[in-house]
Amino acid sequence: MATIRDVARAAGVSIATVSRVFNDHTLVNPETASRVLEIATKLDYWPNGAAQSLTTRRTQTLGVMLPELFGEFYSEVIRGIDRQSRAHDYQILLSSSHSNGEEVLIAGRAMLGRIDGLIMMAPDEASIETVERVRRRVPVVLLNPRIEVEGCCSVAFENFSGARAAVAHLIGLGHRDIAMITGPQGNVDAEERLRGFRRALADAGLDPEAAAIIPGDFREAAGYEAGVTLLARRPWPTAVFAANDGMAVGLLAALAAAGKRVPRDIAVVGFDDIAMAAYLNPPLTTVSVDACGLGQRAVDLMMGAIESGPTGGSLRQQLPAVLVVRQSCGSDITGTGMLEQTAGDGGAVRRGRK
Amino acid sequence: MATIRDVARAAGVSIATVSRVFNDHTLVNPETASRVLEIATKLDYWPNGAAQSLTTRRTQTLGVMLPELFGEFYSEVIRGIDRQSRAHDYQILLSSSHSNGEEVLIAGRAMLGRIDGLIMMAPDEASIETVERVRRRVPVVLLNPRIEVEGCCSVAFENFSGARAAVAHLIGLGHRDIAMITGPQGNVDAEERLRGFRRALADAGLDPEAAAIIPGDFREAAGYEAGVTLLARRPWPTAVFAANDGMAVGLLAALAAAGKRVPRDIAVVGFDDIAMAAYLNPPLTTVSVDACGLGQRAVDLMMGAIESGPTGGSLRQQLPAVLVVRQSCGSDITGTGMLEQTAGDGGAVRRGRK
DNA sequence: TTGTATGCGTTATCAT
DNA sequence: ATGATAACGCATACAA
Repeated sequence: MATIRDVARAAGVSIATVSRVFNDHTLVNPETASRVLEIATKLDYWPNGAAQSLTTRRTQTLGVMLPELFGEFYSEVIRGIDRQSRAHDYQILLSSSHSNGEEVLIAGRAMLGRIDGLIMMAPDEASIETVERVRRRVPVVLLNPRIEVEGCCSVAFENFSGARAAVAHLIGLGHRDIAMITGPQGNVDAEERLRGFRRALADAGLDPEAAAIIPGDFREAAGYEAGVTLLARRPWPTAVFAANDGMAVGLLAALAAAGKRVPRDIAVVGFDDIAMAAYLNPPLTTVSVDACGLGQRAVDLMMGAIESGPTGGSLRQQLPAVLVVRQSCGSDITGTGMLEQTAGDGGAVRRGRK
Repeated sequence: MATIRDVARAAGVSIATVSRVFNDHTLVNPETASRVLEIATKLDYWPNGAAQSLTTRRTQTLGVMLPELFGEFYSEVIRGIDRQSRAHDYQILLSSSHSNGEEVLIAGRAMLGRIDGLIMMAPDEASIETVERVRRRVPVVLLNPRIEVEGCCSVAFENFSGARAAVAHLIGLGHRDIAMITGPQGNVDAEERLRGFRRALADAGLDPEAAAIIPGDFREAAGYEAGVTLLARRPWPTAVFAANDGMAVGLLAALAAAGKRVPRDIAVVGFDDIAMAAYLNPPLTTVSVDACGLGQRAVDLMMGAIESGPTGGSLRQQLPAVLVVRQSCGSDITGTGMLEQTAGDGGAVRRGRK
């Protein structure tokens, strides 16, 4: 491949001039510049990225580490990062699906010297060491971190309050026996949503410990299975809060398969508000978070951190999680007979109205 | 940051020895090695990636260029690439959402010198120039290419036959008036699926030109709108083939909103078989493609190409697209009265059985 | 406006 | 087994 030297020789100039042409640094004689450009095109020359970053100590690349990469949520986060990165002339080095701290460490090391910053999603305890290590060299922005890291910016969704609002909505509708399908063990978002669920119950004077908690993993199948499990119980809950939309879809399927109608027989709320949520049958009431926006915001914070150097502060941003009411929860069930109906159906004790 | 020189000095050895320790090249004296490693750890040293790739001419990185990045399909492709890349100790440099050839060119240039190979999805005419340019330096693997490029491996889904099978299924069920919602203009997959649709019609002696073709863009909203459009016509079709599952979901929603039952009133088929397809209401009959597998296969081809150098041949692989029959198409409508029912409902001329 | 020379951090060749 | 040193391809301070 042609190097800067080849171009310089062919154009009869020094490599410094060629370099200047490609970085339009100092004013180069227009004639010289056009001749160099012409030769460069003919030789199919373009500056070698690795060499550039070695001298400039800039890679124009952002590292991105994700815990997982399935479903629309993560995909949207990447989309946001990708879009905003390009806007700032940065590329992204992606690495995902790390099951443990060891893998994260390896991935982090491989990125050293190749990135100007690292955007890391939902780091767990095992990843903190890697974060600290990387942080000594380049800025790190955390996405939905379990624990904040000194000197790192972070941006997170209001998982807790979003979940709380969703469940409060259910309670406001008259529901008292509400179950939840949780996300994967160890996932911060999942835990925060569970916490919001419990808080909403407690807020209403209900016993969080008495509520049915079905473990899930954010995938459709888990929601389906949870539905089957829930339906096997007596009495079954009048409403279910799924920790994400994917599981809500699975749950909806299980309910439909069992002949249950939503929201008439059982109300369902999800979380994430994926593109399909509004088009489900019934349209899913869920908590909307702007995954794409999260990625964009992370890049913005990163740009700031890169600009300000290692002295940059550590901003903590919170992105809203707002309840979007559609049709999967129906309206006030008090007095509609749903409570009795369900209880009677399950052969259990009739529950009170209030 | 500590460099190889710092470690060498602190350990009282030459930089060559430190390098050997980190590349366990030649046998280094165990004692020396452990001392070097100890010092390196203390100094938090790790080889600089940019410098490494400058000397070795290897970046251990694969470039990935995608036309879009929304929905589960692209996300799954990336997942497959990511997973398989890691298995081969490669990282991925991602770039997506290129609206035109100019952007592709810029993205391609930015990758020069930073990648050992490029995996490019669905390149259009405007991208071919970039492909050719990149190809002179590193191997290129094309995903679902519109036109094959000399010297490039490629792997594609059998879009055409998959679509053909889906529509043939509908025809086998007795449907004669089948509409299609297409993908975005210029998208190869979309065009191939449309071609398969038409072929299936022709195969059955039906007139492809007479079928309703509603333009779409792969997003849910387009499917919904298409549904509204279709329902406004008289007579409306007895079946609809959506070019992807996302639009099928939108269509299903429009149908439900209009009080139409699927498959009783109208049959629906999708394409992609996303994770949610089986959990929709009704479970969606669709054409299954292994997006994740596509990514993995691409990486495998890439590894082969990198091994064999520029002399490597250009393998062309086809991945199956198989029809998965679920419940959105129902069973044979001949004799069930659906044909007459529909025609009568629309106030149109009664169509014949055959 | 242009050229010379140095260094970026590493691997690899050739000695020792 | 280890060391000295030359690339790798480029940007840039300094000189002209």
